[in-house]
Amino acid sequence: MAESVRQRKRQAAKAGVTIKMVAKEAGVSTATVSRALSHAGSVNPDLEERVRLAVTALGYQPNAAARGLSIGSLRNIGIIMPDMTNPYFFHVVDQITRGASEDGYRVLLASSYGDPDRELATALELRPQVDGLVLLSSRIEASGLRQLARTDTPTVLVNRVEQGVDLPVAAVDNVAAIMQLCGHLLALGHKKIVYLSGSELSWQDQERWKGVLLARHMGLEAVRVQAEGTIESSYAAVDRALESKPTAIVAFNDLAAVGALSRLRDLGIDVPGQMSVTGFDDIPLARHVQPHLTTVHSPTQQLGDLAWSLLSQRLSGSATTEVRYAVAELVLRDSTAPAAIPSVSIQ
Amino acid sequence: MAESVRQRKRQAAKAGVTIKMVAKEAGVSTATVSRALSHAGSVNPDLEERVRLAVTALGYQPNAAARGLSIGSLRNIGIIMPDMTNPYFFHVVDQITRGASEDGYRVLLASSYGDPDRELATALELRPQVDGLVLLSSRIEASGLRQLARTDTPTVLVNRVEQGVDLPVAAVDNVAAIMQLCGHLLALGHKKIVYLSGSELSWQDQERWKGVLLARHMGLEAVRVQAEGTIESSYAAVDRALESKPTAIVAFNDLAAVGALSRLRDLGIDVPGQMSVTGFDDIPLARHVQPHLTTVHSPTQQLGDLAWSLLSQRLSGSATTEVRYAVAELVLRDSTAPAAIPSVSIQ
DNA sequence: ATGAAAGCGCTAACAT
DNA sequence: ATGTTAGCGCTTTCAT
Repeated sequence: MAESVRQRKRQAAKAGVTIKMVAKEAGVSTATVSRALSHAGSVNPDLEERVRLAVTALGYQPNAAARGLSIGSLRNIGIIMPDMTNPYFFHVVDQITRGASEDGYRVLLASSYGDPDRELATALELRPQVDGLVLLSSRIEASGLRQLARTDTPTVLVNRVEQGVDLPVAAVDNVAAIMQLCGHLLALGHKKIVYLSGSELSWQDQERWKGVLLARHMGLEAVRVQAEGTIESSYAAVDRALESKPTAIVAFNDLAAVGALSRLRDLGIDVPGQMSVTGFDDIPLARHVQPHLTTVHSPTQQLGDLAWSLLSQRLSGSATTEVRYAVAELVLRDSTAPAAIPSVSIQ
Repeated sequence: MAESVRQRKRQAAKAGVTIKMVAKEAGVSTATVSRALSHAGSVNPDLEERVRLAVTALGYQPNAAARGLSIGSLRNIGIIMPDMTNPYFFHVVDQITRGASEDGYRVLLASSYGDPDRELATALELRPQVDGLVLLSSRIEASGLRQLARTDTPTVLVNRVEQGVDLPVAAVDNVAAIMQLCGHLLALGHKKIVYLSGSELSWQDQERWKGVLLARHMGLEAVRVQAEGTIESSYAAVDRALESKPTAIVAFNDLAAVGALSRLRDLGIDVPGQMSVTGFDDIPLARHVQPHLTTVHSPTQQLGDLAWSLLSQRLSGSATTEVRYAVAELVLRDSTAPAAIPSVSIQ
């Protein structure tokens, strides 16, 4: 009994103003209301006005589900990110959202919390309610990506390029950027660095490490120390990094660099006097930490625009699978300097 | 012609596997498929298995729009935030999202870009496709809020309490927190401070300034200097702040404090030796800037949980309009110290 | 230019 | 326990 009452209530609550009521109020057919509202077909100015009046009088708002069912699209896109706490992603999300809403799409946001399987599951789940999907720094394994590529849901990758996966991507050239960074360090006389990594599941981490490895051919000795690309994990990893007595630390991203900076300060190690530190991303904060961070500018805005334009294309039927690169450039600031003669030790 | 072809294509593209096809494949009725899938009503284990098989064989995924139309809900909630670049908001969004997805809701995200009118418009637009709405640090004026309260869309406010508005809210007690902060400063001998503000449209800014004004009664001289609660705007506002020769700067939030710290450093003013600085929010970064920031811990996780539980309640029919406060507490770190004897000047 | 009506794919009575 | 069927609210032919 209480059950049935609640049920009836819910039903009632959601029974809003329908197009039928507007039609009646305006003394026209539902077809005319629909046409008047969507500016499709032509409708007599008089009637159009009457419809407008009825709409405002009744406070009519079209039912999204009904419209979606009828036209075969909810006009939503989904964005999946690995981590909701990194400002970098949000700048990209922000930019994609601007593009999407200009074109009349809403954004469904989900996080995979760094778990590849969960990410794939989320992508699959989201499919029925979105027209398109953008995956930020996806960690889904290649086979999963291929599976997604086979579905009819337009999907674009941001900062992940995978051989043999038929998906458009917007990315930054991590390898080239890191090599530039290493070149800069070499020029300053650094011979031994440690790469303070991000998550091993991250494509960007693999690429950046690849860049470091290539720089080895240029005479740079490099050790990889594992962290997670967060302030805290990097803070904690610094002590391990120091064990190999580097003169510079190349951090996976700016957040990692901030963590490293913080730990080095606590240890009384001067940056850049005794140790150089670099970041990646160039988040707004980078120029305001002390010392101002030498980093790579990864253009979130451009990346977001690229992602949206790629998705737009797909949405309108074109099936390009291009990889578009945004230009990342070195930003030299104060956290790098000539290598200290003897490397420091905390022991 | 090209038009009609495209049209037909679109139609075809979206025509996925329907429940009807599954029913046929499994040799049962659509009702049985529906029941088997939703675990409602009882269905013979054999048939259930056959349905499962058919579903995987065909790769069936229910059409969200059709389901939404039928049950009267798309099971989406909307979150509107003023600014996509402040990590603080995203921690709250993250937490709300966890709660929502546990209960089977997806999250539609939108930004008002700080514009109150746009925010109201967005809220209204979102209504037809969401079951509920949460407004983060809403800047909608009171009348607009009242308008939203009258609609049948459950709505909760985070960090905004407005007299006479019938909406549940989850908030932090800004006034009390700021007064504590001022008490701390007074105890350190500070007599003259400047409040480096956030946007005047922000309720939180008004509250925090209110707190500062109350502290005046405790003998604290305070001047308000306008900024926007961002690193850059606060960086730029510091010079104006110094004109009134304060011994401490109370910044609207941590980002503002970081901007202030950065400018002070550039000016060669030592913090906390010559100038104390405080923030608000306690974002992860706060403990890692130099000097470690004295701030107010505003518990994003608790706030997010509160918001979701408030919305859940509303979603399930209850109509409470409670204001739930999350506890904000002072975090004393290294950016505050006893007042410098003479106030500094940059001239 | 306008209206009548047939779906869109699903759920939930209602029968059986 | 299972099937039949009537909607849900909108768009879009198809007639007129």
